[in-house]
Amino acid sequence: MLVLMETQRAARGRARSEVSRQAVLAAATQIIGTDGYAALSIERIARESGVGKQTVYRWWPTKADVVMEALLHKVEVNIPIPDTGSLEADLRQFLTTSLRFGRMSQVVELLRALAAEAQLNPDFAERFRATFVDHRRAALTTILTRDEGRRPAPVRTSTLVDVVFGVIWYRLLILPTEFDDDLVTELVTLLTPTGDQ
Amino acid sequence: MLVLMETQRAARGRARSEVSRQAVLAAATQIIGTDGYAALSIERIARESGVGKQTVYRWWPTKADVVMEALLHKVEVNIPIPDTGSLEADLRQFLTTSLRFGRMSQVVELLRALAAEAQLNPDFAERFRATFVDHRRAALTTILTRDEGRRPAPVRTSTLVDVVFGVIWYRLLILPTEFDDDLVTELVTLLTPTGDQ
DNA sequence: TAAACATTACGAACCGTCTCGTATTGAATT
DNA sequence: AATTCAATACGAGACGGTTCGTAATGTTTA
Repeated sequence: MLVLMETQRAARGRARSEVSRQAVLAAATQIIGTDGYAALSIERIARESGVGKQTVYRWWPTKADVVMEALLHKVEVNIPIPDTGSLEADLRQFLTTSLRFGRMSQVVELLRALAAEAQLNPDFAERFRATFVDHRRAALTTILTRDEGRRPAPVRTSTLVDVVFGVIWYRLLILPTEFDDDLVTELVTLLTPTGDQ
Repeated sequence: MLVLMETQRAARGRARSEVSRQAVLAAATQIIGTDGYAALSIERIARESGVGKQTVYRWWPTKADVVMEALLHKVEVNIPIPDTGSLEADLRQFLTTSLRFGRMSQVVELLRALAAEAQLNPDFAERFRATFVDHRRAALTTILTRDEGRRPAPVRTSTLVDVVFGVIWYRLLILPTEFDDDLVTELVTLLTPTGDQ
């Protein structure tokens, strides 16, 4: 559900319209999908969702928050945390799933949009980190530290996490190249202690 | 110099004002430094540099191109390509210099601005890659392939480049953490063939 | 009856283009 | 050598258009 809290609230007056909420998220996703994030505006979200402009402003601080809420729903569906017993296998599966997610063209646009907005708006950057980035880091950290004793750790776990998400974000935001499946193997090679040491 | 070409041209008419060019770059840098990239507009660059609006539009396609020109000057000064004869030493020096550069607060703001604009404006993204990103990749690739025979390459050189710049950009754009010097050692450890294999 | 709703209007900021008169440059003409 | 001319850059600022975020209005619903 993601939203809500204020369990206390009196709930007097008219309740929030779930229909409007869904309509806003759908409209935003569709606008970005067809015309890109640059074409997204709250005016247009309101127009194309059939919702009042003030309603959007009432529930979301910025248009990027609308996008983030739309994206989070997709994340929750698509990326589980594997636990096969083998570090290599878990890592391979997590990376495969993540890269597949990062290949979905609708998703790429949303991720780019959020990263861009985070550069321009420090308040949103804070929410973005707390809500999205840390969630992803925690998942990978869980995998990497599961049998911690085994890895002699010349490299901090947090740095390994930086490497993985670094490559992913770099290729989403800076380079125009798509992910290929060899990348999974290469990353596992780099992250995994190679036998002897 | 960066500009010029058209060596052929008659050069009739008034010459471009170097004073105005410098004033524009300085004003842009200063606005971003104090109020952030979100506050940057061509109107304001013109106003605060004491330059006509049309003059800015004449020489730069977008405000991001102004920022990129300002940044490139800093890069050329600060990051040489080392050649000590040792892969490890070259790598260590390159990373140290690059991270030091990426710690300069003025620089961080400019890099963030360029990355953000590249997400929003595909035309600029093209110029950004061709002018800045590829330049940096080429430098690191030179180092990594200098004694190519020695590395058996279970991992493509281009992927290693992705890892390095991935971590750097990730920590500039997504995370709020600063670079520490241990990161250099860790990256060298990950990128360098560990003795036996 | 209170709060969310859709609608509409508003001022502020910035965009990109345009025009004005002036300044600077090289080439052509005296 | 002195003058004129054409080309181009310059600062200044007006222009119509767009989007922003907020506010005011009456309507609908729990």
